[in-house]
Amino acid sequence: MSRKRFDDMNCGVAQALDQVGDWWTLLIVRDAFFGSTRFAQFEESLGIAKNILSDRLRKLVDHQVLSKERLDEPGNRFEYRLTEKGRDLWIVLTAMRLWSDKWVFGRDKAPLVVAEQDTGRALTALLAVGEDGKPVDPSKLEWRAGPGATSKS
Amino acid sequence: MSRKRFDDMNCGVAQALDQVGDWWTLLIVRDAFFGSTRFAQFEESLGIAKNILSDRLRKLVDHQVLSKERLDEPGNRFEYRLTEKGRDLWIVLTAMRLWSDKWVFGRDKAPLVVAEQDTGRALTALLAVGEDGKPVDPSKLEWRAGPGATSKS
DNA sequence: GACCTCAGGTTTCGTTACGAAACGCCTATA
DNA sequence: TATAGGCGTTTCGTAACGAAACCTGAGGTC
Repeated sequence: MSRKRFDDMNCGVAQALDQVGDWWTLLIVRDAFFGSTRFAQFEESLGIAKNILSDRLRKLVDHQVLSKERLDEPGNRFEYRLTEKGRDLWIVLTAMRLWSDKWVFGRDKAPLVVAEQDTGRALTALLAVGEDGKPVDPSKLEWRAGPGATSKS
Repeated sequence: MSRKRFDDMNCGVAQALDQVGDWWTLLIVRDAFFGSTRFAQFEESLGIAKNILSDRLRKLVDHQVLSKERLDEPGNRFEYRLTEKGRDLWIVLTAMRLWSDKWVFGRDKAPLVVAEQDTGRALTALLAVGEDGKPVDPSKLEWRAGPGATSKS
């Protein structure tokens, strides 16, 4: 009767959820993007219980989304940093943020704006593109079996 | 001691997780994209317990991600369909799928490919663009308070 | 009317996960 | 030796999950 895991589903969505879909996990990753590196920082910023934070950090390190390094500081100190795999999650976070800006807050009440440093241009959308870098039409997409397809999508 | 909800966090990621971050919820949405509309279809395709499916469908309807309509069929039959808000989640699902293709399966072992119907061009990436439709540089982004900002990001 | 079927749930109950607080461990400084 | 800070682990009560049994309302059959 253990909680079902999704890692046996041959589907990218299920795999992503299996690695970062746990309650709290994506918020920890978001906090890492905001600059948190220490246990106490995550704890304070999120208001998460220590045991749960400990568990989630361990799983994130196991999945190589975060790295854990001992610091050259007095005491038993560590820092957690996003790996390249972890940094690649910014698109997932951005997609969620844009969706909420549109459907939960309303676009003119967004609590957070992401903009290019030098030009100040705000990031307002994600565009689906093909290998050639040109946009594909989202309304005309179809799902096909890929090279690693078995049964379930 | 109730499970913490994120709906009071003034952050788009937290809001999205509050509405669709529950265990199973995004997989139900994914199945809806694949064409499931009936209770039994979701149940069979996902292998989810009836009570949990029932709970998740109700929440998705509450949040207007799915609509529930009675069918003109004999018996007590309903269908669940994605609303516009729900269909807008395809970017989140796509971001997760691309992330897994890269980091879990490996790009050449992706179980699923999404391509444009007429041209056959595969969707291979999401591109961040500004209001002018031109790409922004992801490595030079900064987070700013938006119009609805309060304290927490 | 009495009975049956089927989709779509709800109830029940045992197991697992979560949350809060207390406690332990390691390192360093006084 | 004592104390303190950072980083967890342990403990324990509550909530969520999973499986199976049960219920409900609409229709069809006799």
